Amino acid sequence: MDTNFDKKNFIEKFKYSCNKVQIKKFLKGETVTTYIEKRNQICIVLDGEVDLIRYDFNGNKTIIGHFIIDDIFGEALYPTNTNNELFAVAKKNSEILFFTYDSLCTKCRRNCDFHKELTSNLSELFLSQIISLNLRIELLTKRNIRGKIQSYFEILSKSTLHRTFTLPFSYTDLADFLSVDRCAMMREIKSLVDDGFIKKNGNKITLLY
Amino acid sequence: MDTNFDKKNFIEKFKYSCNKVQIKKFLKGETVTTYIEKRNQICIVLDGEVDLIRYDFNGNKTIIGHFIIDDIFGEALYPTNTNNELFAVAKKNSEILFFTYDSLCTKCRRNCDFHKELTSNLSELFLSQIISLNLRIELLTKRNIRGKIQSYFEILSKSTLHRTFTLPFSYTDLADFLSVDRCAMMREIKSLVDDGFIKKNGNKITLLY
DNA sequence: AAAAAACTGTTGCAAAAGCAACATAAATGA
DNA sequence: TCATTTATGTTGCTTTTGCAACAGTTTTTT
Repeated sequence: MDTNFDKKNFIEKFKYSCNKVQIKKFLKGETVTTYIEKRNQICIVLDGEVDLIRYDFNGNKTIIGHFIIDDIFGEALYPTNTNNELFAVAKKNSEILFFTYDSLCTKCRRNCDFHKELTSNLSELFLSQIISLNLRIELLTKRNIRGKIQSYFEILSKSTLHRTFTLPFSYTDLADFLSVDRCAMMREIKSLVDDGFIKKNGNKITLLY
Repeated sequence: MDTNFDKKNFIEKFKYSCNKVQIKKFLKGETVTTYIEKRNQICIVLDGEVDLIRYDFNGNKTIIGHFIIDDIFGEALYPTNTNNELFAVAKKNSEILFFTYDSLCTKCRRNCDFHKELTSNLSELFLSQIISLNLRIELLTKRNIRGKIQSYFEILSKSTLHRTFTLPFSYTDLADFLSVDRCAMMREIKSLVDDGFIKKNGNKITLLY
């Protein structure tokens, strides 16, 4: 995170102080929520991992979002004019906090102190979500697979401060994240190795340039 | 916008009440700001249009963001670990409001009323930015050009409530927005016309299904 | 009003990417 | 522990895409 806001601490406080908030647990594979009703729902991952999955009219499945602890997602953050069916599915056993944006705003206008703090902290959560969305767009706008992979690896290298790092995704999930065919991606990674740009050992990558 | 927050009104108020804020005018083609220093800057478009342009190490230019009136952009919203040079360039004569996220937060803790309101409204601005970023990701994650175009046209149709609509972009800019080669996109649009999916008249499109 | 710049439309060709179909390895769970 | 599922790695083939190179329009600028 760029800011020095204590997200964890805020969520802890939020979790126990607010009656507009629900916390539920989900087993791996269970559907956390769908984006088809219009409930203005916002969700925060307290524990576990959640994938946001799109099924288009052909039945093709794409993972369009992947959320880990402290990430924020939900219908309220999503455009309403798309006609896909979106499902948020627990990728691991997870604990999710739910509230609605509406309830948040009405409360605030009644001058409740806690909600004032919440709103201001919410903007921090939103900001960190914007940054991660911009990161993804940065990668998705690269015109070829090699560009996407290289940019992603460079970002990992910069953020870990090492030329060698472990991928936080499986290769299957990475392909989804970059929105490319997994086989084509593997082929391209192999060619990066062959061309001497990187070294690969399982899910450990070393940049050689 | 999904929420009923009056963005325009808020920005008007903000613009004249706050000494931490700067407003500058730019002529078409001028550089509004760069994303290379780390100033935690946030910008709001009061008037005009701004493109966010990436020059990668090969000198290739990509428009990775396009901002119109009331849109919010700036370094503070962008990941720090990428190593591109980003330039925000006025696409038309523009009026831009600048402030830093830091100044905003410190002010708030000093209990300035205006800044309290600002912070809470800022989350609305952030939210609407998240929604538009998610929209773009929705399009970028489609695996081929046809899918991107069709989804985009469907969204336009839904949001205008008409089967016929005028593109808000030039075709050149649309190709940039979808991050595909312009010629390949034109070819694909032509094939959508030939296959009877759409009708095209200049920058007016009609969905036929 | 003429010149320059930007946008549209088109095509052939080469390169890249997706798809299908595997074999193998690793992880999960009954 | 054994079976089942999930992930990795690979390859041939086909389709899609990007690139280059145009000509013709429209818009902007001088």
